[in-house]
Amino acid sequence: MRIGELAQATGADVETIRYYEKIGLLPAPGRAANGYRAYSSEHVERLAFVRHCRALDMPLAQIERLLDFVDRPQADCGDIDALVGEQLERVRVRLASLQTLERQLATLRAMCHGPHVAAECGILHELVAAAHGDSCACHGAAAPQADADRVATASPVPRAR
Amino acid sequence: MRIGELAQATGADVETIRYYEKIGLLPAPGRAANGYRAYSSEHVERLAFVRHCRALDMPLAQIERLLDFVDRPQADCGDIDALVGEQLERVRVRLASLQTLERQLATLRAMCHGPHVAAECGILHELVAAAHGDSCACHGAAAPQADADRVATASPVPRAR
DNA sequence: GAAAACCCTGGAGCGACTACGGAGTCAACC
DNA sequence: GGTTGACTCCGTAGTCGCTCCAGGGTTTTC
Repeated sequence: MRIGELAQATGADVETIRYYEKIGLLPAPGRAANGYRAYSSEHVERLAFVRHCRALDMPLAQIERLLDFVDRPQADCGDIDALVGEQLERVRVRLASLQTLERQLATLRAMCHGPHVAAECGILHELVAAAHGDSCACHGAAAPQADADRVATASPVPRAR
Repeated sequence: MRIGELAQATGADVETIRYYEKIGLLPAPGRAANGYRAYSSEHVERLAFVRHCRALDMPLAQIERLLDFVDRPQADCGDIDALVGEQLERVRVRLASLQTLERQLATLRAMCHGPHVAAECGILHELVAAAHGDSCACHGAAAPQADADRVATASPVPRAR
């Protein structure tokens, strides 16, 4: 099985497969006489596992840890539960901040009515007002303590090193 | 005003400010005799504007376009509305996929009960089942057409070039 | 006068790819 | 036999938005 076929079988990109190999997430396959990579069904399984976990938005480092459990079935499973729990927690935190964000943007968007010049645009006024330190409708009205649960992933205000 | 003061005034990191200058998002300030950057209140405003937009999770490229409007107040404002609309759309798409994800992870997590060996772990079984192409409880039960609205940002299955 | 805190530059690193250049390989068609 | 096109190889660089570092100079504080 060549790399293109593996890609088709798993839905992964050819370049992604080579990348996974490079970082050690997938074992290096054998090679055909012409130097092409030759994959077996085990590779299909392993890659499918990785892609499924990625579809659950797990970082590669976490997937690597899960693969360890697949390889050592007699290990204690406590960590698996914790791993998924961590991932769930991350998703929930991100979810909450995105919900806040959505309200803020919706509020902002409602401030522009019909065609006019930038100087009279409610959105722009709002954004500039924030720059002046005035309380802004988008962060103020929609999310009273927006500063408390600031956008996590974008982490625009990482505060303290 | 030195860079540290600007950082404190806006909540941005010193390194982030230098980075913004490097990529041209902030104009290069004047310099004191000792070579230190010297900022004015205009810089504070502009940076505060940028940080506020970043708190709304806008990409820097979009913020740059918004800054253009701030600089040319007589331009037509239609694009501002569109810009914020785009951003809102992105957030909503991401929100939907995260909600799906949360259900999937919660389902997955519910499959591990108490301490046992990895070989008997429901979570691991589920994940491996997916690798075998079997319909999985996490993607199957929680999100009937999980394949249709696959995780957007992680974009694990970019399909077709 | 010494230590701490600040500032400078340039460059590397993060995660998870994605894209590119330049080359070799292979099957099909004319 | 020549040519096209699809596939593969490798290594490197670019993406985004920072973040961190080394190795130096400057200012402030004790």
